[in-house]
Amino acid sequence: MGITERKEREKEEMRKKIIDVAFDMFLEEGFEGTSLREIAKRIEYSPATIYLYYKDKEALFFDIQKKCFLKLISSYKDAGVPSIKNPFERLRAMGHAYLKFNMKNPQCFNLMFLHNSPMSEFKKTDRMENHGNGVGFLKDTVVECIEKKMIKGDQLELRMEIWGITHGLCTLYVNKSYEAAGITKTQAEELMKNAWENFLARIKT
Amino acid sequence: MGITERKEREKEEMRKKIIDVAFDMFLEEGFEGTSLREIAKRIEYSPATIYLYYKDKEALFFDIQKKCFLKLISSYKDAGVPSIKNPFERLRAMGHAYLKFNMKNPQCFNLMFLHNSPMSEFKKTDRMENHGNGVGFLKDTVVECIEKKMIKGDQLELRMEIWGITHGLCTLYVNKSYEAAGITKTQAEELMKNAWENFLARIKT
DNA sequence: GTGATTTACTGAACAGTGTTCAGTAATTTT
DNA sequence: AAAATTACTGAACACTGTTCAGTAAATCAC
Repeated sequence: MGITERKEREKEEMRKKIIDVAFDMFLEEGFEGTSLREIAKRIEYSPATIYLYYKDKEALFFDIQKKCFLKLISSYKDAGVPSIKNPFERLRAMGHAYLKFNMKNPQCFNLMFLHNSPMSEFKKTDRMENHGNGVGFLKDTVVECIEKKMIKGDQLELRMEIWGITHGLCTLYVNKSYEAAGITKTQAEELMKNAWENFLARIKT
Repeated sequence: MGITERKEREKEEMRKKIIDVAFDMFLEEGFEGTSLREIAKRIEYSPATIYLYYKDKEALFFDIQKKCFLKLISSYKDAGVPSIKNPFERLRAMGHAYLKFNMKNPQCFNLMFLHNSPMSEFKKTDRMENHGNGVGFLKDTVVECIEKKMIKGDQLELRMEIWGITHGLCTLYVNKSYEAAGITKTQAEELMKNAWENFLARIKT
């Protein structure tokens, strides 16, 4: 029977309607600044209706976070990162793509990383799921670089450094910490790219 | 007349009472998780009373943030950083002190950096005030290192890298991102120290 | 010492939040 | 046509930050 099919489709459409509005709002106003009542108003449904599709605000937010991660991943693909055969060049491209994406979408960065709720132990496994892919891909690339003797050092330490510096640069940028150093936005963007290049040049064998 | 003196003292005591309780709560529960009503209950005053001492929640939070920064600065002093004459050794010590402090006080880290409210443009200048000292001190140290040819590269780019990697490592640690890489807490702590040492060894001339 | 004034504080209210649940109206099944 | 399921909502609960009129105490002026 096509009825259950249609119902399923309608349910999915409703989910999409909620997500679309919620995505804009979370991005614009952050987690705490976004109210379910306002989301409900914009999709022209009662607030209670959202609870028929999402357990609570956190569950909805998780789907938005997921969307951000997908955007990030797709930006890697757009930059042609996965198809780069040379692992060192792939690493370079990964770093630049990461910097570029977060400079272009600072709000996404905030949603993905700057919201750690105090509770919900179970959520961690979910968040790891979101992180997981990127982590594995970086690991593989670094390991391949070491195997081909393109960089040298401990695999874990290098990953920590690479992740640390790229993520750290993004954090500084998104927090506008460069302002405290009397640096303009455009300068900061150029600096970030150079910083990553310098770092690469130094770890290269 | 000693009355105004005493009044001033009492006012200061009240402020301290509020801050002490608020500090614990903000640290434990974060900004959004902390309610002024609960703070009021703990100091045994009405919620409205807090507004006689602080304009709003943000203003109170700012003082708490300040306290965190002071703790951080004092940890630098405890580590004897300012008295290290060799600028490269000072840089090394600064990095380790920064890592150590944030590993020991992850909640402080969250309060200091992971809370940027969407509004309050004016607050930025205040936050810069909080940041200011650390920024200048790092700059001086890096410049001195370059002058004495202990490290080489562009001053701004190096500062960005240094700040980026140390801050980035802390961010990863505090967010427990290492869990996504299947690494334990103790391992991560060791890794962070090593990562910083490796970085230093590479920028050294 | 007494009355006026300033100070310190509070109870109650306002507008907002996330969340729950009984109840309703429409749709689908029997 | 009646019964059962589904989709949805209005109203309520318990919270939040914040404001403000009102009160009681401390201080000041005489």
